[in-house]
Amino acid sequence: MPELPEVETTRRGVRAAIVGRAVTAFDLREPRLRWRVEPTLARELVGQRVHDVRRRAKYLLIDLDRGSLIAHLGMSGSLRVMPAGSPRLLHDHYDLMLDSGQCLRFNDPRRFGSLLWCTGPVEEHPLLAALGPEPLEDAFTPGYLAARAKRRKAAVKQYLMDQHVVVGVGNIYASEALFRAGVRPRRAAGRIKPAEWQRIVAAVRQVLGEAIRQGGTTLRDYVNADGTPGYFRQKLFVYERAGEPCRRCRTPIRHLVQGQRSTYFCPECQK
DNA sequence: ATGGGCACCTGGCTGC
DNA sequence: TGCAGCCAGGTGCCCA
Repeated sequence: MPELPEVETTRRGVRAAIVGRAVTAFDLREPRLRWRVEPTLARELVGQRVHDVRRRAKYLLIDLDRGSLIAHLGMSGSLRVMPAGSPRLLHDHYDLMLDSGQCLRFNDPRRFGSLLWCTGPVEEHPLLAALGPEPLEDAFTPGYLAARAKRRKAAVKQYLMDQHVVVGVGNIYASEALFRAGVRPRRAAGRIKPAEWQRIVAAVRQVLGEAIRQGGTTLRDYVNADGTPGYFRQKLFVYERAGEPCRRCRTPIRHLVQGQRSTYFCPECQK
């Protein structure tokens, strides 16, 4: 999916167009997302006003009068703002119609995305309650990561991708952050040194921050709220660059598989 | 608790 | 040209 920078870019892109607007209709063309979306949701949403659009981890939270929509983009999803009635394309699964004449439209070829309706405190929703800290906030520190990693044998790359440890880091940015930190992805999390945790925290913050500034990374499906792709792909050091020369030392980038996900690293720059 | 593997889906590319 | 096989920004769930 869309990792944190893509979700954050989407949040910023949709916010101004939907906050303060009232929902006039909810058109559900395909309820079979990650979890089935009940068609009766339309009746609930119509008439409610949008108060805010927030992000927690890779979830977008759309706060309405009587609850929040929890939207996830899965691997291939995107949310765009466009005039209501724009021609529908394949895999356009729902439209949230607004009193401005615009709509929020969700497209997701693989249907791993989700849309949930939550009344009550959204932070306490079962999907959100146990998530780790936000990587761009103060609770994400080298000390925290080190303490939680004690005796953990999991590879540091998989540890960083564990949303209960820290949120928002997915397959692309895990490889990229470890490259920038100079740490090999297969090292056991429990054996990473304090100085390395320092570099990892700095690298995660830096790579996510830069990616947000570039509007995220588009590999295949992802587009921003206005339909444009993200430009961070050009800044990737290792991801999908197996066999190509390291941009720092010219050593060929290596590929391996961890937990059925591709990992990329430079054997010279990362120890 | 922690770790590994599978499942959910479609589409694009590769190689025979 | 056709088709099988493999791969893809995620993550919940079941099992050891």
